[in-house]
Amino acid sequence: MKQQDRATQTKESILKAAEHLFAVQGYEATSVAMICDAAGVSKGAFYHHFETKQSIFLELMQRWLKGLDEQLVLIDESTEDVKEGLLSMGEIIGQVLDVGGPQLPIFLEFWSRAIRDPDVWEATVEPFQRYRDFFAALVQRGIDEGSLRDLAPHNTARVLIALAVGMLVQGLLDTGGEDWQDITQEALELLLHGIAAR
Amino acid sequence: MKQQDRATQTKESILKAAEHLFAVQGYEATSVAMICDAAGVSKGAFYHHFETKQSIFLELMQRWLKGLDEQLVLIDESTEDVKEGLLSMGEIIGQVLDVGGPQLPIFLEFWSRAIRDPDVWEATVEPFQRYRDFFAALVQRGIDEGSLRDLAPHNTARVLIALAVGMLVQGLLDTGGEDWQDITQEALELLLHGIAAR
DNA sequence: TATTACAAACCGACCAGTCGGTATGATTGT
DNA sequence: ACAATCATACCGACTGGTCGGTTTGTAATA
Repeated sequence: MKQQDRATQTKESILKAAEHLFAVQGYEATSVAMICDAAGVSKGAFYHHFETKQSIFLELMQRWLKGLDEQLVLIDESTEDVKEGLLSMGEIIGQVLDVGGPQLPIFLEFWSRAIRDPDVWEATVEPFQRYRDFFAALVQRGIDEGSLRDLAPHNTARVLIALAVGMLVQGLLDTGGEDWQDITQEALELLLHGIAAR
Repeated sequence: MKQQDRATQTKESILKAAEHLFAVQGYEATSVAMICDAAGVSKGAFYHHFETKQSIFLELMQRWLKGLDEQLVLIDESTEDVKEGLLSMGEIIGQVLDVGGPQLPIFLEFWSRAIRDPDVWEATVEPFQRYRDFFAALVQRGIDEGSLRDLAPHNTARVLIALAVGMLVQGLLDTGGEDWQDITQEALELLLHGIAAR
C-alpha cells in the first residue's frame, strides 16, 4: 500500500477511536494514551498527525458541524412555507438527540471550556451564530410574506435557539425516557401560535 | 476566641475562596492547593473540613440552590395571577444572569459531569426537577382558573425550563452585550400568547 | 490528658507532550 | 536496474510537572 494511504488510514483510526472514547468517557477523562491504545498506534503516531490533544477534538467538531450545516441547507431549500420550515426544526432536534446522542455530552463539556478558551469558542460556539442567522433570515421571510408577526427576527431566532439548546440539555440530563421530539414539536407549535400573524 | 468559632471561620474562608476560584477559573482548573493558598490555610485544614474536592462543590451548590428555592417560594406566594407569575420568571432569569453570572459557568461544567456521575447528578440536576414541578403546578393552576389552554402541564413546564436553560447558555456564550432579560421577557410573552386561553 | 484544629512534608498515580531513533517507501543519480 | 539519499510515518521510553489525597507532627483548647 502507498505510504500516504497508510497515513490517512492511521489518522482516521485515531479520529475514530477518539470520537468513541470522548463520547463514552468524556474529553477530560480520555487520555492521549488511551486513544492511542484503542487505535492501535503509538503516541508518536498521534503527535505526528495532531499538534495537541485539543486539536483532535477541534477536527472532530468541524466534521460534525459540517454535517449539521448540510442538513440545514437541505431544509432551507426544501421549504416554501416558513411555518413549516420552523416546525421541521423540531424534527432536527429530535434526530440530533437520537443519532448524535452519544456525542452530545462533549458539547456540554466544551461549551464550559468555550467560556474561557477563545480557540474552543471559535470552533464550538461561533458556528451556532450562523444557525441563529439562518433562523433570523427564516423569520424575516415569514414577516415579509405576512405569515409572521412583525417581531425582531434576531431576538426570535435567539428564542428558537434557546428552545433547542434547552431541550437538548434537558434531554441529556433527564433520565426518564421522554420523547423529546414530541415535546419539542409541541413547544414549537406553542411558539408559532405566539409569533404567527393573527 | 473559642475553638469552634475559629473552625467555622476557617471553613467559611475555604468555601469563599473556592467559590471565587471556581467562578473565575472553573472547577477542574482549580486545584485544592490553590484554594488553600487563597484561603490562607493548609491542606490539612481543607481535608479536615471536607472529605473530597468534590464535596466542597456540592456544599456550595446546596447553598446556591437554597437561595433559588426561597426566591421561587416568594414568587409563588406573591402572585395571584398565573400569567403574571410566569412572566416574573423572566425577571428571575435576568437576575440570575446578572447576579449569579460568575458562578454560572460552573453549572455547565457540572451538568456535563452529571451525565456520568450519579452523585453530581443528584446535587445539580435533581433539584431542577423540583422547579419543573413548581412550574407544572403553576400551569395547572392557570388551566383550572381558565386563563391557560388545557395543555399537559408537565410538558409545558419542560418548555419553560428549556427556555430558561437555553437563554442561560446563550447568555454565557454570546459575547455581545445583549440584554437577555429583555429577550427572555419577549420570549415569555410569545409563549404566553401560545398557551393563553383564547 | 484527650480531643480538636490545623500545619507541612510527602506519596503514588497520571498525563500531555518530547525526543532519539527506526523502518518504509519515494526520489534521484549512475 | 541498482544503489545512494532523503522524507515521511511511526515507535516507545522518558520528562517535567500536577494533582488529589494521606500521614505525621504540633499547638491550643476543653
